[in-house]
Amino acid sequence: MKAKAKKNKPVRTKARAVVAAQPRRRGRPPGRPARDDMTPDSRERILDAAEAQFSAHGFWGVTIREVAEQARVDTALLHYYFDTKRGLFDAVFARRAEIMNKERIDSIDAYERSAGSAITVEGVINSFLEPMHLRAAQGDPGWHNYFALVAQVNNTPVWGGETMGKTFDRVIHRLLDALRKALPEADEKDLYWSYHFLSGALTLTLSQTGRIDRLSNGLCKSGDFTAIHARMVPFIASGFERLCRPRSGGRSRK
Amino acid sequence: MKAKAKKNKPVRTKARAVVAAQPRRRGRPPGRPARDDMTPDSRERILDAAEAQFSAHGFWGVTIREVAEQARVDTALLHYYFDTKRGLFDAVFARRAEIMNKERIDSIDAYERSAGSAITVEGVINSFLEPMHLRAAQGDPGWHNYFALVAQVNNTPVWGGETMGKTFDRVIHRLLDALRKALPEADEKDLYWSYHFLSGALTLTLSQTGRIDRLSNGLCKSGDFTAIHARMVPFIASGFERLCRPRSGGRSRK
DNA sequence: TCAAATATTCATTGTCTGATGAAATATTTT
DNA sequence: AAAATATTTCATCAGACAATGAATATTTGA
Repeated sequence: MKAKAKKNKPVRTKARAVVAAQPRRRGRPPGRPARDDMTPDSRERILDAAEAQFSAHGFWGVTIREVAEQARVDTALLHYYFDTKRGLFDAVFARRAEIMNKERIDSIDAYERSAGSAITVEGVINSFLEPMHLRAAQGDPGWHNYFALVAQVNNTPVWGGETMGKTFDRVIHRLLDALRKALPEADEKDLYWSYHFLSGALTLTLSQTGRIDRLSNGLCKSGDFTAIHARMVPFIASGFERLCRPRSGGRSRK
Repeated sequence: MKAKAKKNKPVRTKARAVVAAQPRRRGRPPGRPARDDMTPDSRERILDAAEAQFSAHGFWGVTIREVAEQARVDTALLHYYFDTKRGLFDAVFARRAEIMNKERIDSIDAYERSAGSAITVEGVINSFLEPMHLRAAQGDPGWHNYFALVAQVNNTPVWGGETMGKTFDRVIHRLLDALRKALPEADEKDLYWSYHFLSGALTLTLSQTGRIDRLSNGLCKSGDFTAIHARMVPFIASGFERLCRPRSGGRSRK
């Protein structure tokens, strides 16, 4: 039984450079004072291009040539700065992680201080999610791409779990600490699983596949982060409370 | 500023066939009565191998050579049966979708009939999730791989949303119909967003990255589907109720 | 019994891939 | 102003890639 007629459209057609790139001058370009604190913009352009490509097609779906082309730079320069393709990926992943981790921890700290003993699950969840949603709602395509990238890595078997762990576990443990204060009787297992569900919901939201737009026939927009945040906080908080407050029923059998 | 010393370990080392494959005989092998209802096992072996590889490394992270090798078959045979790499992927994705979709719809139907007007959110969610968790808990590595594959596609931008939609929208709409009966006053937008959160949580759970094992220091096992199901149903049901029952508070501001 | 259909490998194609050493140009340090 | 260092492109490599046409073997069915 042979395969059907060949109408399998490819996953992605690599539409190659239509406009032949103008020949560029060799050697170091003039007027770039490479200070320690001010990295040359080629490097940043490479990171931006890689971020966009990796987030859209994953590690294996991208070639360094495509990244180089989008950054308007020779492929050798990518190797000069980042050594290997993997090195480039790691650099992209780490770049914004620092910033986001700091913002999240600061946000949880601030909430804990302001709430005192009146700490609530919803408040904690809100303080954890807010920095991300603020960045996303601001519309910067860089952050946009970055979140989509994280979402993909989070769902990548084999090496995704390890990468996520190394980068984000510190913040997650901070979140769980805060939640334990709001849910003093919570069982540890329930707490971890609840976080897992939160992580999944967040991840899919940030991955921006346009699935919900299509499913809801345009009623919900995957880019409407205000609408998302307003719904995600109570949805998730309610799940935590149900699962982690033993008095009110808890999980079903077993 | 040059790249650091080259200690970027690769994402995946393609450990190539150490044991030189014994030369295999050309032509149709003896004793295979290719009936219409009983496909030859080479074809199934290819699908199994592709399922395992695609689920672990994604579409671009897999070469047809690797699939062929794992299926103990020449690469030309993959093209014979599935024409292109994309054709192979689509075949893998479609194979189990039929089965799962039927099981899910039957499960929802059965629950609706048995519950009558006493229909609950938790009951509906349970009936929707149960078929998947049963398959997963049964331990068949084929289903295991398949779920991980779906999880990855669900978080894949560009073409993931479309693929998911074409394959699963019918069932999702059946689920939402049932939920509307349990939540008669629900706002449509809230309903769709709630499903989105459910989908994300489910997806990450099925993708089996081992992230939760690591995060919880071994306390939670990503393969323990009984524990997952027992927690996921109340967690998600509670979120739906909180968000889609306007009387009891609903979503926060805005 | 023999031709058609089916299932399989072999051998090869042209293209793309990540990577590298060398050369060119600029800036900084001595 | 020479030497050292930084940034960039060029030219090229060996290996991997998806795909295909032809060869070979078996089963089916007229």
